[in-house]
Amino acid sequence: MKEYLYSLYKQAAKNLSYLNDISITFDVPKLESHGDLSSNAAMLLPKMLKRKPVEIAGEILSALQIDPDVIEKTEIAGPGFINFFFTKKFIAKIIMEVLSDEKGFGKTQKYAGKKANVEFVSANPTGPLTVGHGRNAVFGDTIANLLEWVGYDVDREYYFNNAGRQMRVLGDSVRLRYLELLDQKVEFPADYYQGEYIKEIARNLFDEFGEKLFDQPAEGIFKQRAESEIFKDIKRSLERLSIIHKIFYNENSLYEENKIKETIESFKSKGLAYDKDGATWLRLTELGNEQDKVIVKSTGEPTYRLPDIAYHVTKFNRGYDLMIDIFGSDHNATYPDVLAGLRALGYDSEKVKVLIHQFVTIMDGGEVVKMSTRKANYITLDQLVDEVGADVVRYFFNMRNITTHMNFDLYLAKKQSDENPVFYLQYAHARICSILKMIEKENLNASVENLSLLTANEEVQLLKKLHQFKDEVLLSAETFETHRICSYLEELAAAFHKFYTFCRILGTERKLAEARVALAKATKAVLKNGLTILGVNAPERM
RNA sequence: GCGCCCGUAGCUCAAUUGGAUAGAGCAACAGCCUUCUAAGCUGUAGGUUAGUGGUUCGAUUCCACUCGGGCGUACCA
Repeated sequence: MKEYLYSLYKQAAKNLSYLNDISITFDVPKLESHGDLSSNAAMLLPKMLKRKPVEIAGEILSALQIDPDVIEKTEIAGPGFINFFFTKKFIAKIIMEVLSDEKGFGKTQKYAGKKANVEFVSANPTGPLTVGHGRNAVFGDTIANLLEWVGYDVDREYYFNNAGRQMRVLGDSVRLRYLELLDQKVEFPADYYQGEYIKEIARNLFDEFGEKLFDQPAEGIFKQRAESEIFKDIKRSLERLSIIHKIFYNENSLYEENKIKETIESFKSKGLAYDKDGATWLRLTELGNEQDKVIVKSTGEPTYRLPDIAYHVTKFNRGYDLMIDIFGSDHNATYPDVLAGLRALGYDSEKVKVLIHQFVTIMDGGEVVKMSTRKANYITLDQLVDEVGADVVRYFFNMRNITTHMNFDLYLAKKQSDENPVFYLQYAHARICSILKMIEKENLNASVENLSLLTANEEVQLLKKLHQFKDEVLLSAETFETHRICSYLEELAAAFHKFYTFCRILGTERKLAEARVALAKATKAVLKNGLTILGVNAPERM
């Protein structure tokens, strides 16, 4: 529908040059009585043209060469909206478009040829993924899906660091647990990793090596084994949610490939780094940030900022047109420094999009569950998937804007799992599958020969929803908002359920019945595509 | 103190990025299956969009301040 209007406006702009001075948009009005699409163009122009909006609207409208087979009615309404009412005949044609390419319907080529990198999860392998990581993981993977749907070639990437203090403590935690198994008296520090999984790793080492490791350092086999076992678990947890990273980028390789040094040298040669109190500082005040920050500590060890900058430089050098970083809100103070650093090195930081999601507050029966990986007080992502299933987890984390401070009540999630909106969508899909099986038995087919018979209100409403899918996908991808897809699918499913309640297939005249089957089939395809973007299954039966 | 995020129906959240009368799902109440999936549909009730100002044709959306909550504010990541 929008494409048609755009072409009309483009044509009209040849005579009305002021149409080129504003960005033309069409919105679906909230009220049906305001038409199928609405343009506010005339209200954007009064100042420039020094004329009344309603008058401008009239001029625009009369310049549009409208095909009465497509648009049956137009009006100028309210303060200057131009409203368009499409013919039912035109609206019904969407079915042909959907059925001609069921799996591809909704995809666009707008960003074809562009490369994107989505970096997400990126938790260091110090323990199992928690529910908090779940939001990051699901959102990141879904953003990657969305970008693919609008044409990007996407790499999913996981950045981690197995070199720092965190990992040393991890290795030593395992070592101490191992020594406990040898009946050694050990003081297990309170700020070490308390989780049961540490004991399991120690137990595995004991089973394999017996007492041979008693004088091994923490940084050797203890750390290595901890890292590899925990990473295995992390990958398995992600796979349960159908999340697979293509690239695991280890911070270590930045040192091995001399990227850290190169980055410092670049800053120094630009006069943006200086030494003070034995440390190296980055002149961030010169780059528009609040204060200078240390990039190399007096111990000679870089702070996270330096490798983060060097890491992003590698992304630029790897040729990405769009780089997405997904962080929890606890990292919100770090990225301005990194972006400023990149700008200083001559990179276009606009290509880096940092998406910050707020924390998930876990509740259990109304009580807040406080979480900490080190204290081993957390609910793991695995536990959550065990409790409610992968589909519910994926849907739940996708259905809310990432800016919301989301509450997740485990008690309610378990209790109300049947009433979760994801089942509403899956049910609609399963219901259609069942219809399609049924019509086979009745010797009916999906037919697009008589789509103009689809004129009942419930049919038209559903058809209009199908029209919106492509726009929703594009908008969701461009705004990096997955929850729009959920809202859209809930509306689509509702429109279908209404249609199916009022419009029967059996016992209806054959031509109409077959047109309705085609409508159901098209709806099924769009539901399936939407769920695919979200990474949620579309079951054939429930 | 300062920075980022948030505050919308009893609860969980939307609102086409500044649009017309703020919408869904739960929860509550009242209805709808002897034929196609009732995990569904129909209806009722529920609001000073935290508050006060401002910007303009028009504000839940933008700006300022106030109140309340989350996360940060390191030579931790």
